[in-house]
Amino acid sequence: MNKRQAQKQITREKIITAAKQIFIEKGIINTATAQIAELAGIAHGTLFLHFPNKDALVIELLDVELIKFSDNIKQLILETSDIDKILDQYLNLIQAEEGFFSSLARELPNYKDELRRKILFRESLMREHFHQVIEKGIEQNIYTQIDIPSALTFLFGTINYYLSLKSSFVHQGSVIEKFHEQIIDIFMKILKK
Amino acid sequence: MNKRQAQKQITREKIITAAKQIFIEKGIINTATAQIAELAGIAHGTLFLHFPNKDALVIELLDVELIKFSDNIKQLILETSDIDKILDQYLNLIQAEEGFFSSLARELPNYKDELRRKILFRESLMREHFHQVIEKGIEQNIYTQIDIPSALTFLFGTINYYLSLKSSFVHQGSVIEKFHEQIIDIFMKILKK
Amino acid sequence: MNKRQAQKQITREKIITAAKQIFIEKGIINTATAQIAELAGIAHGTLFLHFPNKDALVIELLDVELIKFSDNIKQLILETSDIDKILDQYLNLIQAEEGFFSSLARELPNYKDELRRKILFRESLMREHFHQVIEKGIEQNIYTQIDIPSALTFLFGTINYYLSLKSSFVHQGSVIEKFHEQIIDIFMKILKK
Amino acid sequence: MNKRQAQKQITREKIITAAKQIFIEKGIINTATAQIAELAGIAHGTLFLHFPNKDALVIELLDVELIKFSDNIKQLILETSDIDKILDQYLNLIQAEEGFFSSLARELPNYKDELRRKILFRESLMREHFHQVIEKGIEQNIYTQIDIPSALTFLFGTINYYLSLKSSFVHQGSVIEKFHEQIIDIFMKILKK
DNA sequence: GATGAATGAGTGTTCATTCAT
DNA sequence: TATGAATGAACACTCATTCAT
Repeated sequence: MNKRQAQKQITREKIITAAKQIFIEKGIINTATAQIAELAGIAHGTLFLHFPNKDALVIELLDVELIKFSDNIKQLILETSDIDKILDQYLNLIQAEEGFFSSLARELPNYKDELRRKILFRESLMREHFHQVIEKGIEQNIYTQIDIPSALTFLFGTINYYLSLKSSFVHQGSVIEKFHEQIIDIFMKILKK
Repeated sequence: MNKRQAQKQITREKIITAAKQIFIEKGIINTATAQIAELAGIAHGTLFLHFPNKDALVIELLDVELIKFSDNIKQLILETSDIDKILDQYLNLIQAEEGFFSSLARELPNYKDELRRKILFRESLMREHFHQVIEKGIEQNIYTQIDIPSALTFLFGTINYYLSLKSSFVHQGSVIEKFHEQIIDIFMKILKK
Repeated sequence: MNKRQAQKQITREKIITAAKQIFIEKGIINTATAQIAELAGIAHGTLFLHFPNKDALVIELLDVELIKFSDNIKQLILETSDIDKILDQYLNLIQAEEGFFSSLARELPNYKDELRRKILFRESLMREHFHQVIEKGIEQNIYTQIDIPSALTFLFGTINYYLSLKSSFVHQGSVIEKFHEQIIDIFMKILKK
Repeated sequence: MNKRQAQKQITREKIITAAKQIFIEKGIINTATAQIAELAGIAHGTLFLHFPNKDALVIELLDVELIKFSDNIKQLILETSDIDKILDQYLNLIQAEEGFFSSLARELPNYKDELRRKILFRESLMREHFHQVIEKGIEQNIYTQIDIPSALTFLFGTINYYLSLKSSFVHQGSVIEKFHEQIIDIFMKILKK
C-alpha cells in the first residue's frame, strides 16, 4: 500500500471511529453527518467521498463490528460445547462492547428494511451456532426436548431488552454484567430436563 | 363542566385519537405535528394549546392507552390465578392492540428519560401483578423456586423483541398470534418444578 | 378577505415579485431559493409554505406573467385584423417586459419537461390567434398561400433568438426595439403575394 | 513533438472526446467534471491540468467542432452559389451533428459572456459566407433587395429555435430533417423578388 | 505529467414552535 | 379558544477546484 492509499485508509478509519463513538453515545439516526465529519476532523464533503450516503456508513460501521464479534463467537464455540460456558463468554463479549450493542438494540427497529435485514442476518448466523450446540446436547440427552428457535428468541430477546433499555436498568456500569448470572440461570432452566 | 371546557375536551380527544392512529401506522417520532393536526381536523397551532410540546402529547397518548390496558390486566388477574391462563389472556390483549404495542416497543428506547421512565413505571405495575401470582404459586409449591424478576424480564423482553421487530417476523398479520403458544410454553418451562 | 388572508397574499406577492426580479436579472435556475427569500424579506422556510417546491414557484411566476400577456394579445386581436399592426403591438408588449421574456427564452430549453410543455402550450395559444388572422387574410386574397405554421415558427423563432441572445445584440436598451422594423418587414415579406 | 508532448496530446483528446459525448447526451452545464474525467478514463485532477477550468474545456470543445463545421461550409460555398442548394447542404451538415447543435442551442444563452462571444463569432463567419452569396444574387437581380442581416437572423433564429426545443418538436429522430423543406421554402420566399 | 483525496461553500427542503389575528 | 402564517436552524448530499504524492 502506497502513501496515498494509506492516507485514504486512515481517513476512512477516522470516519468509522468517529461514527462509532457517536453511535455509542447517542445513536447515529439522530446525528448529522456534519457532526460525524467534525469529530473525525475532516471536511463534511470528505465523508461522502468515502461513503456514498449516510446509510452506507452505518452499514459499514455495523458490519465491521459485527464481523469482529461473530469471529469471536466462532472461536468460542470451537473451544467448548458447554452451553453455559459459551453463554458466559458470549455475555462477556457483549459486555466488552456494551455501548455499541446497546445503541444497536435501540436503533435496529428503526432502520430501513434493507439495513435491518442485513443486521438480522448476522444475528441469525449467531443463532445458528447456538442452535447446533443445543441440538447436540439434546441428542446426547443432556438437555430436554425443546423448540430451540423459541428458546433462542427468549435468550436474544431478553438480552436485547436489557440492552435497549440499559439506562433504565442501570445508572452507570454494565447491564449485562449486572444480570449476567440471571440470564444464564434462566436460560439453563429452559434447557434443563 | 361548562360549554367551553367541554369543547376543549373534545378538541383534546380529537388530537389524541389522531395521534394514536398515526402512532400505530408509522410511529410518532417520524411524524410531523402538522400531520397530526391535519388528521385531527384542527389547526396546527391548536395542538400546542393543548400540549406544551410534542413530547407531552406522546406522554398523554401513551398514558391513556396504558391505563386502559392496565385496567384490563387487573381485571384478568382477579378472575383466575393460573399463570398460563393469565398469560394467554395477556397475549390476547396485546394482540388486540398489536399495532400500538409494536410502535411502542420500537420507539420506547428512543424516548427522553422522563417519558421512558413514565412508560416503564406502567410496565412495572404489570410486572407486579404477575409477580404476585407467581409468588403465590411458589408458596403453594406449584412452581419452582426462581428469581421472579429475572423470569419476568425474560417474558417481557421476549414479547418486546417480537413486537419491536414485528415486520421481520411476519409480513402481515400478528406476531403475537404466531408465537403465542411458544411464548407460553417456554415461560411455563421456566416456572416448572 | 380578512387581515390574515390579506397578509398571506402580500407575502405570496413579495415572493413572486422578488422571484420575478431575480428571474429577470439572472434567471431562476441558477438562483438559490434562499436568495429569493432574502430579497423578498422573508424567512427561507416561509417560501416553502407558499410553494411546495422551487418548480411550483417558477410555474406560478411564469403563469401569472404569461396570462397577463395573453390577455393583452387577445384584446389586441379584437381591435384590428391587420397583421402588421398586430405584430407591431405584439412586439411592443414584449418590449415592455423584455427582461422577463429574455430570461424566459434563455431558460425555457432547460426546464423540465412538464414545465416546458406548460409554457409552450401558452405560446401555442398565441400562435393560434396569429394563425386565424393570417388564414383570414389568405382567404381574402391579401396574403399568399403559405404554410402558416412554418411561417409562424420563423416569426417566433426569430424573436426568441433575439431575446435569448439579447446581450449579444445590444449592450443596453431593448433588442426588440432595435430590430422591431426588420422583424415586421421580413415577416410581411413572407406573407406577401 | 516528443513522446511526452504526444502523450499529453492524447490525454487532451480523450478529454475532449468524452466531453463531446456528454455534451451531446445531456449538456455540459449540468455535468460534473468528475463524470467527464471518468468517461475519459483519466483522473479527475488531470482534467484541470489540461484546462484551467471547466469553462476553458467547453470553449475548446466547441471551438474544435465549430471549426470543423465552418470548414465544411466554406467548402460548400465554393462548390455552388445557389442559395437553396447551399442551405440544403447546410441543413444536412447540422443534421449530421444534430445532437451537438441542439445542446449548443440550449446552452449557449447561459454561457458566460466571453464564451458566448467566441461561439457567436464563429457563427458570424458563417453568416458572412451566406451574406456574400446572397449579395451576389441581389446584384445579379436573382433575389429581391432585402436587409440581408435581418433575413439571415430569421434563418439562424429559426434553426436555433428548432434545435433548442428539439424535444418538443420531435420525440425521436431529427427536427432538422422534419422541417428541412419548410425552412428552405420560407427562406427562399424571403429572398424572392 | 498524472493522480485522486480533500475541501467547504452551496443546494432544496423539513419541522417544532411562536404569536399576531 | 382557535387559527395558521411565519420562523430559522437543521438536514443529507454535490461539485469545481486544489495540491501533496
